[in-house]
Amino acid sequence: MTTPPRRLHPRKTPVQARAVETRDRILDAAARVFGRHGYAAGTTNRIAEAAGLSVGSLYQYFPNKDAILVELVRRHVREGTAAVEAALAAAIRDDPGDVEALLAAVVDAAIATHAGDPALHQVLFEESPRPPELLAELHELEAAAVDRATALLATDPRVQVADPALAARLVVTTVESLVHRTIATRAADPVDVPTFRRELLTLLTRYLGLA
Amino acid sequence: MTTPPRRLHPRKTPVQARAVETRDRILDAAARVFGRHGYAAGTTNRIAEAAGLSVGSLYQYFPNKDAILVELVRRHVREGTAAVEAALAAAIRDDPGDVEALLAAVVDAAIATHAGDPALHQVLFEESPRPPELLAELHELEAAAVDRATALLATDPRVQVADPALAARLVVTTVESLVHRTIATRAADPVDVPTFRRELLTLLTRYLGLA
Amino acid sequence: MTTPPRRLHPRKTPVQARAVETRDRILDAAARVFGRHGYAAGTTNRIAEAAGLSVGSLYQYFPNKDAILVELVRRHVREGTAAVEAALAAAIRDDPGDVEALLAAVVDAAIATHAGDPALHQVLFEESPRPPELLAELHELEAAAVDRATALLATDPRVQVADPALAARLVVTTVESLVHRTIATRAADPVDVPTFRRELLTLLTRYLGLA
Amino acid sequence: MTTPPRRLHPRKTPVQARAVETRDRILDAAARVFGRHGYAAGTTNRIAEAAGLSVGSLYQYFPNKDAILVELVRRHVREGTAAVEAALAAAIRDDPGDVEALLAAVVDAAIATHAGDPALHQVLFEESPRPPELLAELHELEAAAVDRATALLATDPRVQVADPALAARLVVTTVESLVHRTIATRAADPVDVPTFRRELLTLLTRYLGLA
DNA sequence: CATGAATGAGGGTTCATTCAT
DNA sequence: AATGAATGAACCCTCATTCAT
Repeated sequence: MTTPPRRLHPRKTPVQARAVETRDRILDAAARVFGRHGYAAGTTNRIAEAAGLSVGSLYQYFPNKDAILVELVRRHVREGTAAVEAALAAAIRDDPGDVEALLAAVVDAAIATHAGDPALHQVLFEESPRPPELLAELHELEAAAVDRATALLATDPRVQVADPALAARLVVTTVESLVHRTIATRAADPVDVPTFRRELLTLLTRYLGLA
Repeated sequence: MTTPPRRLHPRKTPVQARAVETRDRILDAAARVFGRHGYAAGTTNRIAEAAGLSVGSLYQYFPNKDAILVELVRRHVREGTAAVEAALAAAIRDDPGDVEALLAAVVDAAIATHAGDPALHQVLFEESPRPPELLAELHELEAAAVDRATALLATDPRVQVADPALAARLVVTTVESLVHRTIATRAADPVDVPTFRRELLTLLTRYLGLA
Repeated sequence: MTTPPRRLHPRKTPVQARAVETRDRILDAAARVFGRHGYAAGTTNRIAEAAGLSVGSLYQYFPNKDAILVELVRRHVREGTAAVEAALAAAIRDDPGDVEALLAAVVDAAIATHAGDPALHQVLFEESPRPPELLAELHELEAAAVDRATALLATDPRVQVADPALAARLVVTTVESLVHRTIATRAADPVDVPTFRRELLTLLTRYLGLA
Repeated sequence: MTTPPRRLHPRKTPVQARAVETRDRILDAAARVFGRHGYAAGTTNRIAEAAGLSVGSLYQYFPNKDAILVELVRRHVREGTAAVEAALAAAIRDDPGDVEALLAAVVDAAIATHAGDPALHQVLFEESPRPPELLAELHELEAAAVDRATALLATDPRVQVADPALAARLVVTTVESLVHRTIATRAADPVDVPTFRRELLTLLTRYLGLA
């Protein structure tokens, strides 16, 4: 067993139910505080207060401020991935060959994930410092998503693209980017979400030669 | 007690040539410093030093740190817009009816703008705090771009979309988002730019019913 | 408002064997931790962990961190004194009138005491705060040592000093200081211990008119 | 010109008279604060206050707390060395061959140096963390002192020691240790300084075979 | 008695901003 | 105008100590 690279990992692997709960309370508080104040102004004292703890306690669960952020990102991504996977599984169960339905499921899951707390999303994925370690993780996750998409596109013979892996990559990136941009970024003149959803699906299906 | 109204406008509208020059020197320095160190670590002292003057002098040109950032964003956007406009003008001069060529011109201009200083771009548009005032400006600019695109799409009868304004919006957003994402964000496994360019154009033309 | 009288005495006079054992375990742990990390970085939590118990338990045996240090110093000094006394007793048994042999015995005991854990010694007698109470104790012990030395020097008619008590004091101080300095302090160019020992004895015997 | 190893060096090499003065004010304040409160409790805020500055200013002259200490040690040692050198020079001018006089001069200078601020001395040379860099410097200075002493001892044919270099080392160490111990350490039953001085010289001269 | 989570005062340090020169 | 020393609020984090379980 090797020592974890320290520094960005939770200080204690919570085994007791109480500890797990406290950790989550801290993360929830951090989500609120970061969402409201941004990363820089989201001070550890504020987070502790929001969590109903003292700073000292907070630092018993996380070695430093960045570690909280990293864990928040991880949790967020884990939940997002799970949501997409679940939606995908359901769609495949309904009709395995219907790529349009799969796309719709993925887009809906992505929208749902972003809609939860747009401000937090913004902080987590744009404003905050992302240590290389975390970036690597995120890139790996994205690569996995692209692989998954490549495989799924291959199941529908109607899909007409020169390079399926490249197309998959563009699809994943487009969904992520546009949904993020549209939902997370507070626009002055926000689009109607259902309209945006429909148009994004149109874009994707036309790109893939499905329409 | 209300927060004092933050001044984000340059302290002096420079009329003398030397003042303009100094202002630009500060902005250039800020671009370098922010690009290299990020927003938080890009201290005003460092910027002043990089600009070859004292902090005191810097504060004679900008009321606070954020104002420098805002001005930098404005300058960047202005230059980007100009580049796109120029590219567009050239393409129209070549063949006014060729929407594919227009799209290509716009995409190329966008890529060029982002490629200039990816790190700075990242800082400017992701990491840094953007005051509402600036956000409003950016949204306005984007709205103008969408209007422009709507008009251009209307010139080509082949374009087949249900709602031209909506399609224009998606096109603008897609180009911006994907180019930013692909060029500015340092990915682990970066795509080849020409390949990306070609595929993005494929996506756009298919979406618009041009292919 | 006066400072509350710090308690430096152990919280419980241990009567039960197990308690004594625990106390010693704590002191051993503290010796290791202080020796390795220094006083400031030798936290009570670290000591407790090294002793294999909880901080809470540690505080049942010692009222505060300083009390641990004080007890450690006491123990150390007690052991050192005992070692010197034993060496002295043995030397006297061999040849009661041989002051050179007595000096050698004392020097050897001093060296042995310091050599045990130089780092700890350093922490105990240099780096750490010594409350006045403890200082008084140490001074008393030193006074006793000087008295003892005075008596011993009187047994040898060859000893030629103007003021025996003063000479005794200088001898005690010299042995302590030089041995500490030479052994405990990690010098860049450390002397060979046997060589140092021989030279120190030369210094002492010449000073006392024995050589 | 290589970049200095940072971290322990003064932040700005003071060129302006005002800056030099401020630096010295900080060092004087630090001497007072460390002498009174010890190293750990000698906070940078307290030092700044004692110097009549803000913490921020203090940090414009020293990169961190340790650097202040290091500079204080350097200053102290520099002054001590200078005092010894001056005393030595005067004694040599008087009578170059009189080793007793040289020893007396050195001992007097050492006593004077320590007597200045015993508490500070204690903090500087015992309680405080000494970074390796500083230790190396101190060791080098000591080596130089030993060399100097070796040379001086060689000038008097009456000096009878087996190994002059070793004897020189012991002489230097003894003077330093005993003077430090006797003057800097607040003893319960302090020796009379002139008496101590006389006896220390007796010890040294007898050791060297001069008496 | 033991535990270890919780506390929170306090420490070192940074940096946007001001203002005397 | 320009300078850069000075400011001080605010930040992140530690650790001796307590107390509910």
